[in-house]
Amino acid sequence: MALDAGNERLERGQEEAGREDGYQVIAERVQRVVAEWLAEEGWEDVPVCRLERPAEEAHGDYATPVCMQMAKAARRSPRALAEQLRDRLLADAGVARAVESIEVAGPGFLNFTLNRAAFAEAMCEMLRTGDDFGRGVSRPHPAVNLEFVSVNPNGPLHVGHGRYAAYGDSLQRVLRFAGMNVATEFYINDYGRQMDRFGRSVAARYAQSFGVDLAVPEDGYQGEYVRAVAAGIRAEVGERFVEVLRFVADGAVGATPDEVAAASAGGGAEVAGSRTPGSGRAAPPNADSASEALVEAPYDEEAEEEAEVAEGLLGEWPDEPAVKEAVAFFRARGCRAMLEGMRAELESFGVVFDCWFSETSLHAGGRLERVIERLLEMGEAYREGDAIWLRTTSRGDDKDRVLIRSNGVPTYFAADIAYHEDKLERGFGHLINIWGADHHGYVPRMKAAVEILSGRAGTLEVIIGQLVNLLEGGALKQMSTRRGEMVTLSELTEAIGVDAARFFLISRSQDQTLDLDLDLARRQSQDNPVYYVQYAHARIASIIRNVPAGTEPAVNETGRVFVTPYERALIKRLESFPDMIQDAADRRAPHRIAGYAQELAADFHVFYKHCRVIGVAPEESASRLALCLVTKRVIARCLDLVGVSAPESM
RNA sequence: GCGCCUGUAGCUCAGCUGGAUAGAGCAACGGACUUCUAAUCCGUGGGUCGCAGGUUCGAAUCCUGCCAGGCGCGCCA
Repeated sequence: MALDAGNERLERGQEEAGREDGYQVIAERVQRVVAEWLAEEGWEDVPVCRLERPAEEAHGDYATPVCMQMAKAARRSPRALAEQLRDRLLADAGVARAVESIEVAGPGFLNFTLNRAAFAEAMCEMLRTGDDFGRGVSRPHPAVNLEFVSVNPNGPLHVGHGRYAAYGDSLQRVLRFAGMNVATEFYINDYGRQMDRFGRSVAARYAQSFGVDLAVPEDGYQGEYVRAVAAGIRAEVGERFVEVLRFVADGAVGATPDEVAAASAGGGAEVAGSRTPGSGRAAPPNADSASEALVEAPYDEEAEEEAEVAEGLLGEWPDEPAVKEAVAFFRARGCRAMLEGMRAELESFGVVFDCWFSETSLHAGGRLERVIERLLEMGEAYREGDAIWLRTTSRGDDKDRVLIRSNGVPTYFAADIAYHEDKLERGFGHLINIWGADHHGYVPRMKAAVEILSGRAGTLEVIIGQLVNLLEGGALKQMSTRRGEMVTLSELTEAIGVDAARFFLISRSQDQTLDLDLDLARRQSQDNPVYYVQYAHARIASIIRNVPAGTEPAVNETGRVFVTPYERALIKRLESFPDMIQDAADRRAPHRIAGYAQELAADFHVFYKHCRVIGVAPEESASRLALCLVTKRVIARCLDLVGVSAPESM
């Protein structure tokens, strides 16, 4: 995990959610009995007793290693302690009622085997809870803002962005299901030199479509998609900007050799300065405030058109008011077009943001000046030379960071501070940002800034996701938005489908770099484990369709049900679902849900092979139908949490 | 040089806030469809968990050092 050390964890959402299933009851009873015993004997330094679910079936349904941990304090052998603890536990009515046997095993483990009634009871409970099974209980906690994807709107989304979209969206779903109040946010990096270059690139393509010989700037965006953007604008405004751009084209032709050389040297050096492929900066979400506003108007177009960056807007183009106006226009329209494309693409990918927040709006609204003024008044920012700095070293950063450059232009960092101040003022008490690994050097200063703004450490949590490598024929290929070299998210989803793509992207820990070979993915898409899980769901749906009228899911706790190991294995897996959810939420690890879903599907397929639901004794049929029903709900829930559909038939 | 992430089966990866004989999928090989969907199931082979120390009753997991790969260390974004 790449969660920051020292990050303040949100309170566990559901520890005492009042669960009545076997695990919870036994775990609590065992803990109590052990605690009493320890107090009686005066043994100290014994860790809290944990009840585990052994991987090995021979080790029972639950197990605890606590006797080995007690051995030192007790100065007795673990097995002797285990014998004694077993007797104490069997004397406890709550434990005795649910347990078939308790055995001392191995070096001193205590293994619990549940009786039939306990399984039936667990099943009843899960059936009764319905669709809410596994849902965490909401308890007081700060509103959480989850920011992810957050890219420059100057190119299509590529698979790297897709990975962050899949991860962030799934995390959001998991956190909500675990009981937290979460809002998602997309920070639009629509300000700065990259966007200026993009604006000129769109303008050039527009001019070219009229036969004007105006090249896309060397430091601009060469991708074919820019032509489409330009065509869209042409359809809207016709010839309105042709003359201005023809003027630019003629001017460029007339440039002196020195000017051309200087321009291309500058352009070449900036390649590394553009946002690295695969990077994603995430922004925090918003509780229940209106979030559609920015979807309607992703940013203030007027402000955007007026936002002239002193340097860079025009590049080597002539500095004339009409040219400036044109570039600002193309930048704004191009940005809007890209954003609309992204929003649509993300939506078809199953990712919908609560809020789209424009960086430009921070500059236009005076928000940035205000926060810097505030920081100066607080004494956290200071002037040195012609620049203004933030004292981030007071909160763990390596060096202080510039907010306003000597030339008066604010840094990206300054805008980000204003943005995070805005999130805090909107009422979010906990901010989670998902960033690409190429931004991890930015973490300390941002955490320092948020600590200064919020007055406490731990308000900002940054999750670093590793990058996606693009492979072609086994060889690594560098992605570049500027050069238009990438595998786009839509290429991936067209090749293998949304479900397979999301499952593929979410199945790996975000801590792991991901190699993607599109040809390989296409060839192997039929092997995608997502179909294995979905097939289990469809099979259950089929059973339910075929059940004769009159058969209802029911569990007779005293009856002869769940006698096969296949049923028991399935029940145990289902019973562990709430703990798995809590774990996935706590550790920000939605990939665990994909893994769990596969295990659950496997348990079901085995059950299916050995246990008939239809055509057996009524009581057995009813109990197995109940088992199917709960399994179906949990599979559907898992699939939903990773953003994948749960088909009724395949 | 410093910091973060990673190194587990032929391949892709789980497991990492310490537990029992290290798992899954794919690939290879051999079986199972007159029964609720064979996109399934059953079986076989496959490992110095990068290396070396340390802590512990117990280490893939924690600590230290080393090796290898990725990313980062701007008055860039």
